[in-house]
Amino acid sequence: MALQIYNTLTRRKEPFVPLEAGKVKMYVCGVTVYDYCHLGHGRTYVVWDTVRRYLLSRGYAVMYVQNFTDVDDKILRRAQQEGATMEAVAEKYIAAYFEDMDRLNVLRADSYPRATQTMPEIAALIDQLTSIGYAYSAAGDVYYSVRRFAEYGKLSGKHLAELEAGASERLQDEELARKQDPFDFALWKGAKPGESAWESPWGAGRPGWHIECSAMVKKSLGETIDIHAGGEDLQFPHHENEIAQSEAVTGKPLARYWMHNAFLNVVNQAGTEEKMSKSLGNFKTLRDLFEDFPPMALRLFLLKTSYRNPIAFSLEALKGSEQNWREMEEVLRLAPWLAQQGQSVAGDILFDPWVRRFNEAMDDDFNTAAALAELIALGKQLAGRYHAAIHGTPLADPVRFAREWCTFAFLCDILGLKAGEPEVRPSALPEAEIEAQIALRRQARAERNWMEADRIRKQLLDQGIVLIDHKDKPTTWRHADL
RNA sequence: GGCGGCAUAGCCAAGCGGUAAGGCAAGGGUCUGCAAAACCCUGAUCCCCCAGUUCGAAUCUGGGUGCCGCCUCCA
Repeated sequence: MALQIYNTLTRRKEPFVPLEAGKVKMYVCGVTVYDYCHLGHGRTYVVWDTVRRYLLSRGYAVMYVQNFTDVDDKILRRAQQEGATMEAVAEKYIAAYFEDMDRLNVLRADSYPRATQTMPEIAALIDQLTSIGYAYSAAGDVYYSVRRFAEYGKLSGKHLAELEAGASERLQDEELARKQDPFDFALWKGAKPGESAWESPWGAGRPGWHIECSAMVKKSLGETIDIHAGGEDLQFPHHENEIAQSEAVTGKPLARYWMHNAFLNVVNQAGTEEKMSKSLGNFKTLRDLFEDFPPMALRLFLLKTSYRNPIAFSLEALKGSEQNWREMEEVLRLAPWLAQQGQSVAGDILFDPWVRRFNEAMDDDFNTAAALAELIALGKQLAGRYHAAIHGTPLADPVRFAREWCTFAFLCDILGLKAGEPEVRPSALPEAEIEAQIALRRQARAERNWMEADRIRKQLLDQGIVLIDHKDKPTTWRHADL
């Protein structure tokens, strides 16, 4: 079975066929940089990063572009609050974005276009839309004439006639007076006094939100791309408007596959779920979470649910993922031990059955939850055999173990799960010293001096050395963080 | 009001017509001087409710109920 992708446009899973064989052009709507990212943002970018990684693993050359919206009302407001320029605010949160996403092991995009760096292309697009009659200017603003685009609503399944009722409630906007139709949206907003502004044929101002993506996609990837992705909230109006803008000009589909990830929800005090968002004030920033959880435990948590299902955030669930991750990381860190056993840690991987089952799960619209079940099972098996080995039962088939380990590491990498450096490598005691302490403790135990024996054990533990007693052989030890 | 989605054990979650994966937590056990670690065992007679289709449904249809998202900035 080949890769199937759920396409929002058709509301079906479809076989994935890229425009050009072997190549994938992928565009993901990025963040508006006015604040730190929370776990919900983390979910989005971990999901699309994983999609990208999987496509890469299947041999596609993936061009991955993700924008930063660095011109926006919220950034403007934040700049005023902080007494900074809009540019400074944007720079600050772009840097923070990279820090956070690096820790989640999200690969860097091939390019990160920004609105401020795409002004000529944005202006050109608006100009084209105006000249073909899909846009009109009004008092310094430029609006898109939604009713001109016959297919408007095809992505979100919304119909203008039905939207009208809701729109009537927010009519008291001066902007509305300038619109020929309440559903028209701004392509260009005339600047108010004191705002950052760019010159344009329509006067000083800044682009509307939707137009930047149309311009960036076209500039960086072309008129039709393979995958256009983002959070499900962007489906309407953002992506709908992108389609209207781009397709009106090119007459070609903007994207072949539209993909949207579901939200991360939080259980509120009333006991019901609501999305994690800044406006609701119920968010956990990634950097706060990193204080309490390994980043990879968060990544694992985010991938344990398939991307189109909502995640209910809870500490309990997160701790469960942390447990899973601890074991997986222990296994991933086995490379030195394997080398010590004389086994290759860069050897062949086993395609059957692990990779096959993993791929089957991922081929089904990137079902990371099912894929992870395989991976966790494999990890558990390896951990079990490793534990038996260090407890005295030698590996039955070291070569096979090594190959399965390589398989495990390979699959973890596809999901972007990476073992960190052991955090606390306590002042490594010389082995001779450890052995001496063990000998002292053995003596104490022989004398049934349990207090002394326990004291020595505790003392070694404080230095990061864990003792493992055995029934019929001498006590062994290992590093606590392994 | 319109559109879309979800409802599976204490928690998370897969399942897409053939008789309930997996994980976390919990309980019991083995081992131990005691620990730690590890290992073993135990779990839904049932998948929100009610009808229906079918030899057979958690999976399909219809009707309920509950919850979520979008329709306004939002990942």
